[in-house]
Amino acid sequence: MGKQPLCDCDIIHEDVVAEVRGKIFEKGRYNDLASLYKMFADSTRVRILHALECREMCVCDLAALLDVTKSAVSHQLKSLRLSNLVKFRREGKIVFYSLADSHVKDILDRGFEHIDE
Amino acid sequence: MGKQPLCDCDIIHEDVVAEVRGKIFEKGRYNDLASLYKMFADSTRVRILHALECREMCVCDLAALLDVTKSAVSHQLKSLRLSNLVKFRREGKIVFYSLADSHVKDILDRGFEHIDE
DNA sequence: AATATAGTTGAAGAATTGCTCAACTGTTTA
DNA sequence: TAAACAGTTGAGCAATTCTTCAACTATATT
Repeated sequence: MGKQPLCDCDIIHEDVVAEVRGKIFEKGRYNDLASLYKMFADSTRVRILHALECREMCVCDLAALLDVTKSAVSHQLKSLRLSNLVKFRREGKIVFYSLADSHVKDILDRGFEHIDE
Repeated sequence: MGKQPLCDCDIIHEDVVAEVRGKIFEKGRYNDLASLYKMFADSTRVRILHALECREMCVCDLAALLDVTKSAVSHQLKSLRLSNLVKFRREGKIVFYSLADSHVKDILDRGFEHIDE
């Protein structure tokens, strides 16, 4: 049994498909892109990111500011950390989080621009 | 029974929280932002969007190009349509989809920029 | 009118995700 | 060294989401 047919329909415009196929990237790149945007696809996470745009903050302050439990904030911060969107530094018992780089702000700004039309 | 306490911990830096509270937006705005990014948070959808960046395409061609069923593509296109990220025109039996505006390309570009570091 | 094709739709199931809870670690302070 | 507090973690649950399947609509062709 060889490769399955590409889809459940005929290609209507072979030339179009061929042209675009030459311009798109490999699948893995889109997975990476989607993974990045997943981080911005939750309102708690974008609220955290936008708050950190103002200044670095600790977990407790973020929790109080956003009216979310410490645990929920910490879980989300872990995701953001694993995606390299935030960084942190410890000072005694307190862990301060901040944005990892300026791309985060750029991405948020583009989004706000779009929803404001 | 009045309002519940804001979170399960004390505010450590009241001044910080007060300062940032004055700068962040209302919750609904972050919901809108997250909803927008949800559209970019799936690899099939970003592949569709990136393909449409090249040129308008019909459902069958998209399905063939991306190796996904027509149905799956159509479902995703519906989401993208409802989010005003794509528009379409019918020509006989065929429905051609294209990007709704240039914001979509801008947002995708920022994303690629970031994952390419 | 009958058939074929492009596309849409809703239900169903699997997978993912976000929060809560309770237990835990690590650091500071009494 | 014991208590207090900031933060982390994993399990469990509810909610959401993505794909498949089958039935459907709409347009064109014969």
